[in-house]
Amino acid sequence: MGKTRSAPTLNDVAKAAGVSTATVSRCLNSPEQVIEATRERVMHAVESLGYTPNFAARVMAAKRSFTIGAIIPTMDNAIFARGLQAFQDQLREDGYTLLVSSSAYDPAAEREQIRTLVARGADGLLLIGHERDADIYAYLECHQVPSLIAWSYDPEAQRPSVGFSNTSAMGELARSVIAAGHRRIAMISGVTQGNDRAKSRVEGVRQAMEADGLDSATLTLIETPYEIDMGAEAFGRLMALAPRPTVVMCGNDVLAAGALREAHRLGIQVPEQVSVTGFDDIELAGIVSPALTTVHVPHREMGRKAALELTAMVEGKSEGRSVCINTKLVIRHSLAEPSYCS
Amino acid sequence: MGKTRSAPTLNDVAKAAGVSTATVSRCLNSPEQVIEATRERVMHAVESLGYTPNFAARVMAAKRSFTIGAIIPTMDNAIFARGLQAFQDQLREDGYTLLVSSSAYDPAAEREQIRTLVARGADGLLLIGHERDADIYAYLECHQVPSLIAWSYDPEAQRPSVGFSNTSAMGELARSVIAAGHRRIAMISGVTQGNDRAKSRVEGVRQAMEADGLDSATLTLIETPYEIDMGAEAFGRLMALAPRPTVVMCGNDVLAAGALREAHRLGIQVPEQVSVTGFDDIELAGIVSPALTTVHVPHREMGRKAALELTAMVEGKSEGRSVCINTKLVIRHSLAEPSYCS
DNA sequence: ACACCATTTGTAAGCGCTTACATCAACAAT
DNA sequence: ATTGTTGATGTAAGCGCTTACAAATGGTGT
Repeated sequence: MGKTRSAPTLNDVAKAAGVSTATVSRCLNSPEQVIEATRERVMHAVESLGYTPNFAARVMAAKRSFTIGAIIPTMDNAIFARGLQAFQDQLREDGYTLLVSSSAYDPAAEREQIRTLVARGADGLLLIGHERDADIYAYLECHQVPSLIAWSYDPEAQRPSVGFSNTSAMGELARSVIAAGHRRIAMISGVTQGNDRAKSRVEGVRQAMEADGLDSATLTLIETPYEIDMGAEAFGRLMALAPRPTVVMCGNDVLAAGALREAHRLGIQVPEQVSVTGFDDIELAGIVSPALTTVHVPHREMGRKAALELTAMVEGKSEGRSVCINTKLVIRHSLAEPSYCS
Repeated sequence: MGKTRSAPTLNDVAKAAGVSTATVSRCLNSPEQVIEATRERVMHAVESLGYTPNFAARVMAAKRSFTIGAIIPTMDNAIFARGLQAFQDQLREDGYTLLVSSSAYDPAAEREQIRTLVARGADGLLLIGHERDADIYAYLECHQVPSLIAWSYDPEAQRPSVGFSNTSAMGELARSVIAAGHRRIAMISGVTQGNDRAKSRVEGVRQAMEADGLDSATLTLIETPYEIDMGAEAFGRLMALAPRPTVVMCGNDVLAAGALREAHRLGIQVPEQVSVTGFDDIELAGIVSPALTTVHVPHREMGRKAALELTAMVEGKSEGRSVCINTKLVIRHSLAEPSYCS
């Protein structure tokens, strides 16, 4: 007491228990190799000293960290929150820890984070979307770190991915929109530069239009970052157009929430005067009024399956299988038949 | 090519550049100590080999990780997102990396995470709220890891904190509510068990009532986890009461959003029939309709200041000062005078 | 020409842990 | 008794890096 003692090490525990460091290490990592009496003595010493293994030393010696890294584009809104939570829950169940960082949709930052995570000894990496420089994949290969792509599914890609087809999910929604009678279609997309998911969603709308005999060139498209304010601003611009689009399809629920807010501010009735759709079906979608017609993405399922697959890869039990998750249309109140009286 | 080469080490770089490992290390950590010609040669080797320092080895040798850990109660909703983002941004500016984990409001999980983060060599820790077992603080002391408390400010506490007074912030809102004429007040609080912030917010309402001559025992209080669905459910129960409260003060915006959703579902007009208030002023508060009257917490400012203070502590430049952040009432549309016709 | 200093670089000792291998004890089979 | 076998434990060599200290180098001032 009074004396500042520094943290106990394996050595201290070994001395306290009267055994070698190897035995203590074994007690902690493969207890079945140590006879009960010894183990008890060691564990007691661990307890009474309040010993916590030094992670860096452990990683260095074992070359395993039981850590998985994930790099998501943003933590700012809820798009990734739920899926990531499920991912983490499943990882924990399998004895892994998750390290998260966000790249702010910046490829250079993502590259930096990947290096950081690898340097920190991540056993595997979860990445969002397929699109990134080839040398990053080479780097991961060189460091022998398995990686899995989520939030996107592409059977053509050589990289394993757990996700859904953004094209067909958005396509399905677009077909409903068209079936409701809409012809003047506008879309507020996320920034497609370096974002294959955003690209695919636009593509989904275009394909649906063509399939129904509409000229996809008539699609009014605005690209903007995935932020509420940006969605509101873009919606305002669309409403200034003449003739106005009868429906505004948004790249995700966040943009749609912004659109709805602006509609409210402008006194434009949704869906009476203009319909609005979202994507993701995050909690927000059910809260705004009118509640959003959107595409439900089973984020928890995706997160869980991604964790399962990635740990399998890390443990050499899988070469990397791709898993396709099914999305589902959620019809709420923000989409209705168009009124061409405007 | 074809041959699987493993990741290059300091040694490889040293050989490639024809210098010792010490010189390479110095190039990376204190370049000014190395003469330009040598440095260039080394850097070139680093580049061409694609070398990334091994973090575990570095931490072990230097006993510094330039990593800050943060344990937040949840990532599930946006309560902590913005503040944490600001925290991270400021840390990055000062050359630190942030490691985040969430405890799901579970003290045992939090304790576990603290140990994990310390074992990983975190140079400092950000914790939410004051309330936790004393031995945790002892553990941190023993490992010489400075910690800072955020989202709460208590000048009495011996621990440094960066935050605001939950009691007076909520008290101010409650005074407005009372000034608007409300007498039948209900509150949907977060779970107060182990959560000093939730406790203080309830306390704030009670104090305001007493100060205005109301009996704080007449406060109808429901405690429930901070989730939208829980807020909705609690609101439903309150509306079944006779007489109905004329205002429902919620522990945060998430609960309030749930309350609003349920009001909508039940066909109860807000604020005509019942007023609702929130806390935090997250983005959600401006999106729901009616927009929430709430308490604005300057999350970004709090995050930034917390980062500044914590790094100062880590670098021995501060003993740990507490910083008080000012909150501000945001009057929107969900609060109005009561109508006692119900 | 010399000692003296500052600057640049090299040498090597750890940091705390895991694990291959060596050792040892106890017991069974011969 | 001897040998072999098995299981528990100890020994010690790293893992890749930083850094105290030593050594070498190249001026200065005298």
